Amino acid sequence: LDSQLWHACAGGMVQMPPVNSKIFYFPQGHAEHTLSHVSFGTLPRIPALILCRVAAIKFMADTETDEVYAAIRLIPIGQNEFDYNENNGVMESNGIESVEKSNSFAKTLTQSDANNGGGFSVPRYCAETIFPRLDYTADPPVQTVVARDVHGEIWKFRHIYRGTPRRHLLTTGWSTFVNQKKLVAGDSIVFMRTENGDLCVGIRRAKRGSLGSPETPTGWTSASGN
Amino acid sequence: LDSQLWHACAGGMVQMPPVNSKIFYFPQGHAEHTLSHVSFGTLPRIPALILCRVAAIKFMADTETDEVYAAIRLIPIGQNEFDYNENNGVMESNGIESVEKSNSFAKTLTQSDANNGGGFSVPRYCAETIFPRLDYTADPPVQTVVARDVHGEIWKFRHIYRGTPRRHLLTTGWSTFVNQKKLVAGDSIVFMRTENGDLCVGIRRAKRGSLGSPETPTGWTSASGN
DNA sequence: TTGTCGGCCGATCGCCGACAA
DNA sequence: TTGTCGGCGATCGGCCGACAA
Repeated sequence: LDSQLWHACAGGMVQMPPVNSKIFYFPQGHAEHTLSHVSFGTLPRIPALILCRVAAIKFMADTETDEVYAAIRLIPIGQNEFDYNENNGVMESNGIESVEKSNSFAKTLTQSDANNGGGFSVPRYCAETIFPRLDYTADPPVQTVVARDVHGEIWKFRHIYRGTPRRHLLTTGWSTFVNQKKLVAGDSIVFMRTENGDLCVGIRRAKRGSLGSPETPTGWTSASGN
Repeated sequence: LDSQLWHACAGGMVQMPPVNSKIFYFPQGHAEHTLSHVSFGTLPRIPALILCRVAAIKFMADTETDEVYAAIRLIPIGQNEFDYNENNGVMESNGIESVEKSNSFAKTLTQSDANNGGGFSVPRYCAETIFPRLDYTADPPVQTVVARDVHGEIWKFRHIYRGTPRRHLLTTGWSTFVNQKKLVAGDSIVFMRTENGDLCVGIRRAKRGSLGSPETPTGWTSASGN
């Protein structure tokens, strides 16, 4: 999976450390992010944070939901003691590789976008900076937009500029996409154009109800939440 | 799963030994019926047939395909030697519990039945002996037939007697059933009425292409096939 | 600029009897 | 008796501009 598209789908809040950088691994935090219950109760005492080296990162996308995630291989270093004050190469936030300034745009689907009643309202900025240039001399201006998703699958959308006042819309092809991807209002869609001009499409699902509900206890005495 | 409905779906060719009866278990035959390759090569020599007692039988149906199967618990008896001539209680074919004479009917779906174009032609025998009695004084005679499938799920069909010449048909509700169960022409449908008058519906899928194709070798030197 | 609505047109679904095997 | 077909009416999907936030 292309790292640019991965970052576009993950969003700007998600930053990944470079390979070979040093990071702290938080076993408790990791456990809390799994929805299943993980108990450390019977295991020998585990340190709250473990200094590691990032050995490899694989950018992945769930086969069914298209949701992106990363497989990060960590190798523990420095057996247990080290000086917190001395900066011995541990990642600082300002050291994190900034998200590449790629040409991408995300929109949260409105009720009208997700309704099977038809199409998708394309924000002007997205249509003008991400989509292929439209021939406005035609009446109406219309083209077929082709985009590749995280699996490499091709999707085609009819892109038209019409209505009074004029606005950009995706019509034919859109409802098929919504149904196949099982999108609902509140989910987001991401359009991105790569350096060589190809268009990509990704999705970002809204947090569902079960998440954010009562936390599953981990068996740890935790001061702060996530 | 009700044993009557199970037998109706399995068909008359399938006979099950009673619990506590003695049977021969054929490891090779069992292996050949699994579609995956099973190799006995590295294992110690396994006898071709093993005398067993039937400890329990569970009548099951696949959650997705509705196809019926049985889980049979076998306990080996008589360490290895016994007299083939002396009938020491081993099942004979005439000893197999005969299929209960239940009120069931099976029909293989025609192209017209499976087409999304509409309904299902109910053979007269099925409509008159399995379905609830229809009020022929109405014009047209019509009723709603309610049937329970192997999972206990309820299905409703509009049963009408119409056309020239008159025939029994299932209309409304039928295409939903076909789509949900993913039925195609060649699959069979089974209707059965229980002793207390309830109606049940099961399906029997046609052999798909992959089955019956070149056999998967088992590593045994087998004289006869299945 | 863009979210929602009602109108409307065409495609599909599915119920029907006619016919023939 | 029942499988297949063409007809046709109802429903639904989906494209449209109007309008207002």
